[in-house]
Amino acid sequence: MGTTQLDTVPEPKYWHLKTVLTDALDSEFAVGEILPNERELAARFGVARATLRQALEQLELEGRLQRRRGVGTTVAPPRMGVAVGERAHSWEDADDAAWQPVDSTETAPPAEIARLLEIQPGALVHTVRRSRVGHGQPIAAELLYVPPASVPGLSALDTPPGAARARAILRELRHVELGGREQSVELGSARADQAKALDRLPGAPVLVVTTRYTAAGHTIAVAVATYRADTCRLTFGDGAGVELLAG
Amino acid sequence: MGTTQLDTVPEPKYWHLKTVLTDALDSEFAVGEILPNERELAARFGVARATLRQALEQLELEGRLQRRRGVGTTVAPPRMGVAVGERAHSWEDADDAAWQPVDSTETAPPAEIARLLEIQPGALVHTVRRSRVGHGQPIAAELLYVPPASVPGLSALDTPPGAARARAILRELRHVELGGREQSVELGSARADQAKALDRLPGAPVLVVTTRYTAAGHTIAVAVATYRADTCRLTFGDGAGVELLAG
DNA sequence: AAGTGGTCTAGACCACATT
DNA sequence: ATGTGGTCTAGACCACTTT
Repeated sequence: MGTTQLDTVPEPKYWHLKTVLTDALDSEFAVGEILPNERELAARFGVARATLRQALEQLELEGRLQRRRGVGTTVAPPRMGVAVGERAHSWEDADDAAWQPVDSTETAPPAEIARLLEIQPGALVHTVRRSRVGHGQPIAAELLYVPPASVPGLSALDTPPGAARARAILRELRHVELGGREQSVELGSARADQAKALDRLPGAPVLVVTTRYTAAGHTIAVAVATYRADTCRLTFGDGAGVELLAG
Repeated sequence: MGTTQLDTVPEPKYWHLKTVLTDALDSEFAVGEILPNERELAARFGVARATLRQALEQLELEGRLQRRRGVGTTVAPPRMGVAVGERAHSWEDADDAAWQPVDSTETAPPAEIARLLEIQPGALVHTVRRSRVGHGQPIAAELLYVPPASVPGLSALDTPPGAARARAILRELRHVELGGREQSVELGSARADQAKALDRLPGAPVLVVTTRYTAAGHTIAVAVATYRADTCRLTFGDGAGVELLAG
């Protein structure tokens, strides 16, 4: 008696812990500040380290914390708004610094992509790798699949695979008149190569944006972009006043 | 000697486990099939249950598995495509069965929402709760915030709070001419109430879609919809041929 | 060398659904 | 009553960054 007896439906410890930490982050910590290490936090709250970590994991998933091995846990800034539903997402703004071409190869795309491209499974396509940066941080890694038929002006032999070829392909694509675009967003986890590009550990949560570009009723390219889910909020605008949600 | 010595960069066990399980799911299991329980799987792979669970967690995050307490782990069907960027997402299709009005109250919205609505913090707005169902499963829970000024035709006293009021508000909104819409998508975790509506445990990963509806340059409503991240792929279409990505 | 977060173990008990 | 996944513990060791 005398103890609070409200746990008729006992809340998991890590869940309660998360609430407490959220409040603390709102009131007592500034962005960028370093939290006490996990062992000390666990001791302070009287729980096992694994339990404390379960709470931290959720907070990182929600973009409130950033954890780096060997360094520590810091308070994350609010997520940045990233436009993905605009022409700006396309290759038409190759001049601005949002997307950085990395390299280009000729490969057979995954079966799922081949289906979207309406080509034979196993057929070769240009595969352009691009990376996107924001606030000095890597934001997204993209693979752009372009069937040779979509860039007839490109003479593959002119430029060797690599960044130069990537730029050439994007340049050619700018000559194609876009008909439409459809996109989808789903949750995924970063593969090893993506994780490295995004400066995260493998398995980190990512938002996978698949874009299908069409012209004259045909699919001319498919892009699969993986955005860091912890730091990004994807914005889709009508074109009028995107500032508010873009934060 | 004689053992495979390729772990110069030793892959974490749970990561390797995930790969093995993914392959097994692709080749040896059918959708809906029940996996062996966690204790047996852990024993079979020679790892602790916690390690096995780390792999299962990731697979569930990727939508490959579905775990239900007291029941077991089953192979999940491919994610369903859910249209969110269409007029179909709005109240203009109140006739079809996608969205189900639940109830309606008059509350002060969170500060963030008040900012988007361009109203005073603490001011009361109509708050309509809707739920969305697909394939016989709960898909999303939405809170729609509507300032009284946006529905001048509504006499609040006519209908008591509840489902009837919710329908009345949606009906009134259909009279407003929409100017534009902007949306954002980010990763979140389900609060207790949302989790219940989505038939998941608290903390389950969700895709939070925030929509700001405007008319004549002003914000007339803001919707915050939380979609089950494990079962849904959100689709944004141009209006032409959404079938492919919508899967 | 020291300190951090990441991985892993071998248990225990609890909440929930089914039988 | 049984069996399932969910929570929690108290350790240990590893990978990485910084000093």
